[in-house]
Parts: sequence; structure tokens; C-alpha cells
Amino acid sequence: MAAAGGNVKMADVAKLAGVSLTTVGRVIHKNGYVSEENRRRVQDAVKKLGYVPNTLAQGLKGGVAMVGHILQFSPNMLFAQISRAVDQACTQRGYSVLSFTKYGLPGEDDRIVTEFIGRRMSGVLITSISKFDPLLVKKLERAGIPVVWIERAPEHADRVLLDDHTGVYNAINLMIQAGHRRIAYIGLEGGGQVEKLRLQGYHDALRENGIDRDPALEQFSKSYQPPEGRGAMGRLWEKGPRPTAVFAAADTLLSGAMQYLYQAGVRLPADLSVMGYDNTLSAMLSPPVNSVAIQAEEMGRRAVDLLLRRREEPEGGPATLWVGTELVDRGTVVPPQGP
Amino acid sequence: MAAAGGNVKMADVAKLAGVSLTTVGRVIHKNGYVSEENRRRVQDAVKKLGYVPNTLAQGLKGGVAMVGHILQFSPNMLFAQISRAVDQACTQRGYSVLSFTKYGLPGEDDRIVTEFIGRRMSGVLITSISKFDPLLVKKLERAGIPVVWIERAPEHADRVLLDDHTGVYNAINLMIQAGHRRIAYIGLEGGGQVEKLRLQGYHDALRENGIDRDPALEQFSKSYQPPEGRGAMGRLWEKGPRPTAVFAAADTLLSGAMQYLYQAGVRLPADLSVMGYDNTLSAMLSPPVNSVAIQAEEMGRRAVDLLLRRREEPEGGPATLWVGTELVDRGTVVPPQGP
DNA sequence: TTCCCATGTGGAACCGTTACCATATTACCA
DNA sequence: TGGTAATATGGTAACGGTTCCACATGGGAA
Repeated sequence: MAAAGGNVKMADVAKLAGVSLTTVGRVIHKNGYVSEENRRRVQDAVKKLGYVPNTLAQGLKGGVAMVGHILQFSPNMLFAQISRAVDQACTQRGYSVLSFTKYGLPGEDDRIVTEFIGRRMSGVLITSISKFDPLLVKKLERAGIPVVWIERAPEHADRVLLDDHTGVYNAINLMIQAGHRRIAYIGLEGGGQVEKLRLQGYHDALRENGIDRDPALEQFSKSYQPPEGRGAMGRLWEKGPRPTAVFAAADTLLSGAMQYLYQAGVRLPADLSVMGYDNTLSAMLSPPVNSVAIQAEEMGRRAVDLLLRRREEPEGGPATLWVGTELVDRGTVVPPQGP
Repeated sequence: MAAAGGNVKMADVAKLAGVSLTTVGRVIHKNGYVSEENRRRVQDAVKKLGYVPNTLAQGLKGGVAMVGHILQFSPNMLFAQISRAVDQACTQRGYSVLSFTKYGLPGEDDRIVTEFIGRRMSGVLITSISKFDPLLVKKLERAGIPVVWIERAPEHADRVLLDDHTGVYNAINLMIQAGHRRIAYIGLEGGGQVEKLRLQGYHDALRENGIDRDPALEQFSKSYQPPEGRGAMGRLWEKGPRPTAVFAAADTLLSGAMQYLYQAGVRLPADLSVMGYDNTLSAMLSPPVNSVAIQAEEMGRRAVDLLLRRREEPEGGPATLWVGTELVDRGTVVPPQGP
């Protein structure tokens, strides 16, 4: 019937309705004066032709409501969660999201930034990446595009971070309150601010409860992958005095640790209390284990809000917002066995 | 120094370099004749001003290389994998990806389609959704935007599906070859084509090996969530002659099943052979279990290629491409114990 | 009656880039 | 010496919308 396959434009609507472009614009944007008669004619024409305004043309004047999102490549579900949260927050505020995943290929960062500037994005979020070519970030900001970092970030930047210190602190405290004194920690070797915060939470919880640190109980892995957790657990279990509780700074590490324990015939939580972090896998392990959940939705919401706020008032020192965590108890922290 | 915060445009470059817009365009696109002298001046001006062409303005003529991606909301990592694969495939071909996740909110589909038409997208991919308002799909196609479905799809549409039948068939065969005859199947109740294919693979493998089906060994769940798998495993284990091997049509279901088995003290694989499907969790469970991996990269690649091909030649009947699977053996299928 | 304002409509410039056409200048060959 | 091609450059319509300005009406207040 009507409307060939091609692209319907405003002029087509105007012609069919027998009015000017201006009138069509007024009907679509519901502003200005339009007679009831013409309004109807235009609406009919729009429907009949399946007209949808060309966003590109609209954006030529004043730009388009679109937020860029740079993500670290990672198989971890945590990033998928944050990504989704950002997505929802943007959508709710009427912004679309253009995502780019960083795989670590050469020239990648440059390509992403060029793409964002070229599209005159409203703002850019950077998730779980603490190092992104500072020159390129400068380039974004010079082009008037605000940047907000999520979960990991350099100093002196607008950022939304996770209160990992308190998260781990509370987890360890739960174990201490259950009566544990020999609590092992499995975490990432070296690592950045995030890893330091988590370890610090462990140390502070011990110290405040008058428990001496035992270096033998701190095992560090090369990555967050399960086999690394398995190895770390092996080292903990094979030599001398064994812990009565194990905390892993990521669920993936704990999953590996539990593979070792399964093979060793250690029953959970009867023989050993365990707890993970980030709550991405914990509900799927055998048994389901305690963990600390990230408030991803809140991170997303606050990051987007900060970004949009910066658009309006670019001044003021960089803001750091801290988002809390939530302890999820699945009963894998119980009082220790007798000695 | 130079370049105020605002938006630098071609005219600014032209003015600084002392040439016309046309010459700037020629330098940027490396076509036409430009003197060495002018080329240098323009390149210097571009660099000094940090000029990046406005994609919106470019797109006004001829459209922008951008692919839309509609995803089903799901915590399952499988979709994250496919999403990433699509992402990579598009990027490699010079297309950006604009993703929208379907959460099931009212008016959502309409919003997404309008957004895509408004942006004059090059094409749209729909992943893991078998039902999307057909009127809206029509609307996309009427606007000249090709659509390709991934993983799930209606009949008579361009689509890239997973050969679930062979995937499950091979998995069950592995169990049979190990000597199992009482093989249980845990799958989704009802379900769509995908679920039917998987169950069919199970049935066909049994039949071709002369093993009678036993309805008591087929347990169906309301969803793919772990608790459902746990319940299904409970029903299998508590009554009637127990299976010697269990296949779950999704890793999440198997993870739940394994929680039951853990609690029941059943050792794997000594007491029971197990195998999952989709390979999203299997490497993280205790013990790591056999599963069937999805070739996500290939799905993404072929879907994007099909989409771009359709852009050039819209004619021809709808194509259905099947992507294979890969059996991942982690040693959890072993010969059954004596009776 | 005159003036003003609410109502209703259309024309045209502009957003930033590209594509096409027009115009020089120089060089080479017949 | 004129003709043609290669080299080099600029002007100017599109592209599809938005926005502002101009121009009609008609009714009510001064």
C-alpha cells in the first residue's frame, strides 16, 4: 500500500497532510499552536507513512542524548551486572548507551575516543579500568565530554567506587563473631586500589579484634581465575596449622578453592567455614556460600547522575562517591570445630 | 592554548589552514588532488584543533555504519558471551553496536524499534528472543532495516541457530559409550524450539542405541535457575531406580543438581556421572564437569555477515544457519559402578 | 474605532559534512 | 599552436530537522 520501503521524511508527511514542515514539527513536538483539524491530519499521515524523525538530523543541532560506556573485557559476571545497571539508569533518563569493550588491542583506545567525540556524546563512563590513556581522556574533556569512572579509577577524577574495605571488614567480622581466629585470606597478588582496600579490610578486622596476622594465612594468586584459587587453597591446606575459616576476595577464587576442598574431602561448612566476595557465583556453588553483594544498580544510577550533573556544572573539584555492599548469608560461616 | 572547549568543525580547520572546506575534506578522506603544502597545513590544523568529524552530519547523507542489538535480559553468561561475540564481529567490520536489553517493561519494544529507525541503523540483531512484536519487525523491514535472529527465532526469518540437537546427542552418546543405560535428563518444562531440540537429541541418542525411554528419568523445571535443578535432582534421587548418569540441559540447572548431590553425600563422578550444557559454569563447579560449549564467536560472525549480506541483496528466501557445538570433557563421565 | 494579544500558519536560515560542478594552472603531445 | 589530460582548488547545493521571524486572522479591551 502506501509508503515505499525507503526513508520517509518530514516533507513526505507535510505533503500528505497538506501542511508546512513547521506545522508537522509542531504536532510532533507538541508545542506551538495547531488547529485540531491539522493536528489530526498530521497524526494520520505520520501513522500511515510510518514516519520516525531522523535522529541524526535532529542531533546536528544541539547533539544527541547518548552516553558512551567503556568496559574492560572480562568473563566476570560482575561487569555484566554493572553494565546492565548503567544501561538501565541511562535508559530511565532518556539516554541511549553506546558500549565499547576494551580487549587490549593496539589503537583501541584511540578508536573508541574518536568514535565518541565524532558522535558528540553527552558523556562517557569508564568501568573497571584504572588506566586509560590520560591524553585521550584529556581529549574527551577538551571536546566538552565529561567522564566518570566506575569501580576502578585514577586519583583526581569523578568516580563511583565500591566500599570494598567495609565489605571485607564486615565479612571477616562475621567470621570472628562466629568464633574463628585462624581466618585465611585468598586475594590477588599485587593488584590496584581495589585489591588493597579488600586486604586492608581483612587486616583491620583482625587488628580491631586483637588477632595477630599470620602471613601463612594470606595467599595471593596471579589472577581471579578458579585454578588460581584452587592452588591457593592447596597451599593453605597442605602445610601447617590449618585455618578454620577461609575468605576469598572474589567468588571465582572461592570456586577454585572449593574444587580443591571437594577433592580433599573437606565438608563445608562442617569442617571449614568459607565466604566469597562479589556474589556472582556463590549461589551456584555446592554448597551455596556466603558472599558480599555489590549494589550494582546504585553504582549505575549514581554514576549516570554524576555524569549528567557534570554536564551542567563542569566546575568544582573531582567527586568520589562510595557505594556500599551487602552481606549475603547462606550459612557457610559456623562456629569452628574443636581443636 | 588553542581550541576553546567547544566543538571544532571543519570550517575552523579550513580557516586555520587557509584553505576551503573541500580541500579539508579531501585531506581527511585521502581522495582527490591536494598539494603537499596544503595537505600538511590541513593535517597540522586538524591536530592542533583536535578536530574529529561529526558523525551525525556525515550520516545525514547515506547513513551511519551502526548495528542495533536487542538482547533478552538474563543473568545467564551465555548471552554475555554471544553479546560480546556480536560486538567483536561488528567492530571488525567497522560497525558500531547499539544495544538494548529487553526487561519486559511495557512499551519497550516500541521504544527500541523507534530508536533504531530514527538512527537509520544498518541492521538489527535479535538475540535469544523468539517473540518480538511482529508488527514492529515489519516496521523495521519497511524502513529498509534488515533483521537477523540469533539463538532463538520465529520461522521464516533470517536466523543463526545453535545445533542443540547434535550437541545433546553427542553428550548422551558419550555417556552411553561409557556404559551407561540409565541416563537422566533435566530440562526446561514446555519451552520453545531450543528446548525441544535438546530433548530430541536425548531421545534420539537413546533410541539409536536401543535404550528404552523411562519417563521417570526425565525431569522438567520451571526455569533454568539453580534451585529448580536442585529440586529436579531431588525427585530423581529420592524415588525409584536411580540413574547412573545425569545430563542437564543447562549448566545452571546442573549447578543446582550438584547442590543436592553435595548435600546427599553423592561423590562425583565416582557415584554418578554428570554433564551439563552451555559451558558457562561447568569450569567453576566442584568438581569441574563435562559440558557442551557454544561457539559464540562463530554465531556472532555469521549473524553479522548474514545481516550485511541482506543489506546488499534483500531478496531470496529467509536463511537459517546452524552453528555447531563442542564437547568439553573434564572427566565427569566415567563407567557406571556395579549394580 | 483602534490597538493588542491569543491563535494559527508558512518561509527560510542554519546545523556540519559530502558530492558534484566549475575553474585554474601546468605539462605534454600531435 | 592548439588541444587534451593531469593536477589543484573552491563554490554550492543537498541531507532532514529545528528555530526564529513574518504574517495572517479574530475577539475583546480601551
